[in-house]
Amino acid sequence: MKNMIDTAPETPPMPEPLSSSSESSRAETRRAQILAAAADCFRSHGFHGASIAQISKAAGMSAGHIYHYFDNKEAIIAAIVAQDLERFLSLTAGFRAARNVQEAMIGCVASGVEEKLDPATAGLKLEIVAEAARNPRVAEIVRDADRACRESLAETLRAVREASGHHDDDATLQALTEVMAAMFEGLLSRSIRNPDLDRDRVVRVFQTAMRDLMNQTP
Amino acid sequence: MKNMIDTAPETPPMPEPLSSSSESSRAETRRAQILAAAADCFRSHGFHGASIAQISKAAGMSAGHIYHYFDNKEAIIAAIVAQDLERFLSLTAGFRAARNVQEAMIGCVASGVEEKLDPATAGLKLEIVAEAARNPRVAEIVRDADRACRESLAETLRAVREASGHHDDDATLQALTEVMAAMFEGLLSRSIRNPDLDRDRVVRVFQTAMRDLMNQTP
DNA sequence: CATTCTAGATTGAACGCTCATTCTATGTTA
DNA sequence: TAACATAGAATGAGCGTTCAATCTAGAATG
Repeated sequence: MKNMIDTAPETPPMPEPLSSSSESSRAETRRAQILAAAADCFRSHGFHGASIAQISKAAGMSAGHIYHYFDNKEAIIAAIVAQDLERFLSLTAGFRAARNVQEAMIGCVASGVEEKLDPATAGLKLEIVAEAARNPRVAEIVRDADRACRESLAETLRAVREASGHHDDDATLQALTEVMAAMFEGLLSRSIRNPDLDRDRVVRVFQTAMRDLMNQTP
Repeated sequence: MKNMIDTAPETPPMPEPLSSSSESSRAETRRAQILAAAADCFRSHGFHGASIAQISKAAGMSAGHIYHYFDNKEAIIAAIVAQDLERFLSLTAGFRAARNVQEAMIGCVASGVEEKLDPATAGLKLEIVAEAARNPRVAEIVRDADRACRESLAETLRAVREASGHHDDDATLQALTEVMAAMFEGLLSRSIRNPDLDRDRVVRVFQTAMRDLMNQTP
């Protein structure tokens, strides 16, 4: 098929941080360059639509050189997914460590909603979950990370619920977790389907809904 | 270079009913075959991962013959998206016509949740929105249909809200609509990330959350 | 200090394959 | 016969991947 979607030019090679790498080795830097470039290409062309040639150009190196750092294209996908979900993991872990848990969560709704509604973020995350829907290896990575996130979030919710006198069993807590996750993940889709939505009002409705959700009596 | 401005309307040139064919014409049947086969292939391999050869094999015809019914691969994508979202449109329209609106909606939560959690459905719908995130033509179709759905759902919600004494402005109603949409669309992602979730409990939490959402005071 | 040595970094061409799409030729039907 | 349905080979581009050849820079050796 012809290239019908006129995309922004791939970012030119940026050969900045080669010398003076006292910290990370050159290999790590290169690897990170590839991952960043690949994330960009996957975002704008999809996993299968992005070619190694595109990625290598965006990363400022030859196509063949990519294979010094990754076994194949799928390994790049897996690394991006792992990286992305690790970030999410540490985020939720920090959440759980907050003192005033419920209000800390409510306070984070605004930034959380904004993040999910960012079209660039949304595009990549949707791409990842769409790939997980059909690629078993990606699915495994995604599910492992999601399990850890859910466990952390469920424990956080238990603290919130017990502070207001509710003592739930695990299954109920997990269902609460699922619905809360669905609400936020749904925003990824909303940002694509309706890019003009009123973010501030959505945040307010979201905050009320979150409060209701955490205080609902089963 | 890439002067593919080709904004051809996606509707086929409406092939005239060939003389006495009271049934659906052979062309329409063939077209439907292609669409069904393509939906299957897209679901399992993604838009870019599915080849015309695969699709034609699944549809029981030669690869070249596909091009008698569709200009190119992207036109197939667009037709599937249009078909899929038209179905959703008529569904919400029926919703709005219900008599006892709020309880009708709550009653439909169970089947709605089940539908979104079906992995095959979820895979295709995620594929569609992921493609919309990067393909402007698909995005336009998706957004047009979504707008109509939102308007219908917002009016339905207005009826619910006014029945319980709330008189909201359009912006508030639209925010409610957005959050409700996000909740359901988020299930698509959840069904991939956690295929083992407890559907029954999720339905119950969902129903309570929906009720709270519709009764929340801004 | 100058030199060889060496191992990793890097390239770019080449390979075999599959892709979307086109074209031509042959049924099929009315 | 005229018009459409269909197949299947042909085309040229682009794909992921491999690989032999070069470059580079520091360590080892003299």
